Amino acid sequence: MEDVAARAGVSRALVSLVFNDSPKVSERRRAAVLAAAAELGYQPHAMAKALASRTSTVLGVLVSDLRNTFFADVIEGLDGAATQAGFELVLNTGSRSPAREADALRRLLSFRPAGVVLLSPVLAASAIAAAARRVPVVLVSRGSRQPGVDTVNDDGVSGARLAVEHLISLGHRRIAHLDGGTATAAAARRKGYRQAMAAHDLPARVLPSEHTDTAGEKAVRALLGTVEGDDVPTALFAGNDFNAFGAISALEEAGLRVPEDVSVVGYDNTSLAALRRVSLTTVDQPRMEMGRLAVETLLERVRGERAEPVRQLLRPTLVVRGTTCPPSGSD
Amino acid sequence: MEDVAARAGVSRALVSLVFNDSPKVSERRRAAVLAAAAELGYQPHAMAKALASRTSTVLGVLVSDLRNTFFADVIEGLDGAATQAGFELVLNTGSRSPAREADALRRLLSFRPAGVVLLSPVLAASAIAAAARRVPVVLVSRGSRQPGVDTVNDDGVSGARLAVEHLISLGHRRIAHLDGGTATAAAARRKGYRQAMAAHDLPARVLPSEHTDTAGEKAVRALLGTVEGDDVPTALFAGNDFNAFGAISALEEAGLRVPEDVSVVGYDNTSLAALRRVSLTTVDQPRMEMGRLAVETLLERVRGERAEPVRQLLRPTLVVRGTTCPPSGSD
DNA sequence: GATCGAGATTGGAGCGCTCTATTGAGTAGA
DNA sequence: TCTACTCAATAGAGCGCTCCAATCTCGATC
Repeated sequence: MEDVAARAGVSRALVSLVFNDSPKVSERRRAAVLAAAAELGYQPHAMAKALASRTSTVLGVLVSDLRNTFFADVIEGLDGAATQAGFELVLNTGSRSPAREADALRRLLSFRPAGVVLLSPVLAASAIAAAARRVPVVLVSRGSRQPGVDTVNDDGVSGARLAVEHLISLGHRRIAHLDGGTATAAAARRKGYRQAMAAHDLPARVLPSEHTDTAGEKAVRALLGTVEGDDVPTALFAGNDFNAFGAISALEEAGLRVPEDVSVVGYDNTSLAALRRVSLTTVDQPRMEMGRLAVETLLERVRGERAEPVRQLLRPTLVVRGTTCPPSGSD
Repeated sequence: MEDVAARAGVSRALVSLVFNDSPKVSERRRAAVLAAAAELGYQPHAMAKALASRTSTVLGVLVSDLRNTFFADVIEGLDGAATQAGFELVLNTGSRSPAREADALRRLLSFRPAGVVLLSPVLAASAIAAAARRVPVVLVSRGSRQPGVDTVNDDGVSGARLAVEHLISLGHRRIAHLDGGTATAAAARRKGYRQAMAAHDLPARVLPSEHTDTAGEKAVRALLGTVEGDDVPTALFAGNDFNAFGAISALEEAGLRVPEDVSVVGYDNTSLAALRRVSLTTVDQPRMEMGRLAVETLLERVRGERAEPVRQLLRPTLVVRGTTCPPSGSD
């Protein structure tokens, strides 16, 4: 910087002004500085700048599991929004261990980020609160009633309702839900299913299962083993796509056609669902949008535009593909 | 830091030594400093440290497409190795545009990282060379003959050979390859297929296709439409898992059973392949290992242990599942 | 031509830390 | 008791930048 200033025949301070697009720099000097910088290959030092200006262009991101496509998509959204706002992402993984997450968070904070995004952390609530006292924090895919913490979540209740309403509008009446058990997202989806069924005076039927294909198979086999003809549901709302895929396998194995005999809806819109052969009707979470919104929510707080916590609940959308149709016998 | 020093009754320099685990600090002082730091909630400032020590604990990561699970897995590996070595990841995405990637790289470099990892960038070679002049660079999933640049790649040739040798050892003779066309990884896989077939004096048969399920379906339909009975391959080596999945669909549609009539091998070991219903035999790239190795390779250069470029080629492994068996009619 | 004021420019302190050289306190040997 | 060392601790400069207050420049005004 010193050298650039010397070469352009100006002071260091002026170089700083030029690189920060200050309006109070004459065109002549600006050109001279830019030229000198180009010749010398000068590039400002982000860390020195952060230190001197006491501001940070860093956003910390703590992700519990990157290998999950869900988070990868969210981070893509984070990155886009951060880049646009002039921020960089510092990324750390906690490998699903509270202790490692706490350590990762500590290291993140040592960079004095402008804010921190926590993606579905398993971290103790107290640790989150402690972080929130030092820096703005936004939580994705995990609730919180902490005062200094904003949250961004998929509205699983309305997503499930979307799926069930779709089935009902097709004419289905006997619709069962393959439950996700203890999975984080399962409770909301179950609730949405129950709400939708109740709203139409239909009996809810929740079959215990899990968010895997084998569990889906097993649950359907168990179902078919216990019910007879007219009591078999004409539609299934699965806890997620993997579960739906297992369920479809078991149905076909039992000689039932999908969707002619039984319609199936999944949740998550994984790459699996898009496969031509599978062509699964499913609920899509706006993952990148969640990332984008997380950054925007965070920056509002960073810029001091808001102090009260905000709870963002994003509307998922239904992707209708080939595993749903009206029940046989209807119209 | 000033405050901590005062509270512990020592100098600032001593606090610095304590936080850097210097051996030349008496136990008494160390304890005093640590206690004072805990009381005051002091945490060292990573950026100030970097600035003063002229060293960096940052590794820049430029990823072309995070949404691709492949990269997410690699990054997981990067993160693990980086954390272990005491480095943090600064992440940027280029969204497959050379211009945006160049900009992202520039921003990455403004943090004066100790090194940079480029994941399958579409960046111009000259831009990579320019970066390599300023900082150690390692390239993942893209070759380079630049002197200052190390590379880490999956050995697609031996991966393909692994798949084909497996089929041959099962007794297959008529093995066709569903080609990946212009996809980056396709050439190596095609080459490996050809090598393995030639090594056993078997005629190679490359069917043009692409790395998608629909392309796999189409290619198999085309194949079945042109060949008669005895000329139908008993095994297919698909360019990747999606392609294999499409191929399987088309085979079953034509009344051929997998694997009894036709064995199928994929490539990539996606989550799809592990589904119980699919249970695809496929080739697994050591993705996390690639990330880990990328960091280690980078750090060798960072520490100045090596100056000559290194070309890491990782051996993929075969995951045998349910889509391969001996051809009917054999033994 | 002197004065004023607005805009352009600059000096210098300081962000939180490290690092070199130096001082201080013991300790052992003569 | 004195010198020679060693190990522990410190002072102070400086990393690359920003930002405040101070200064300079120059056209407009009287």
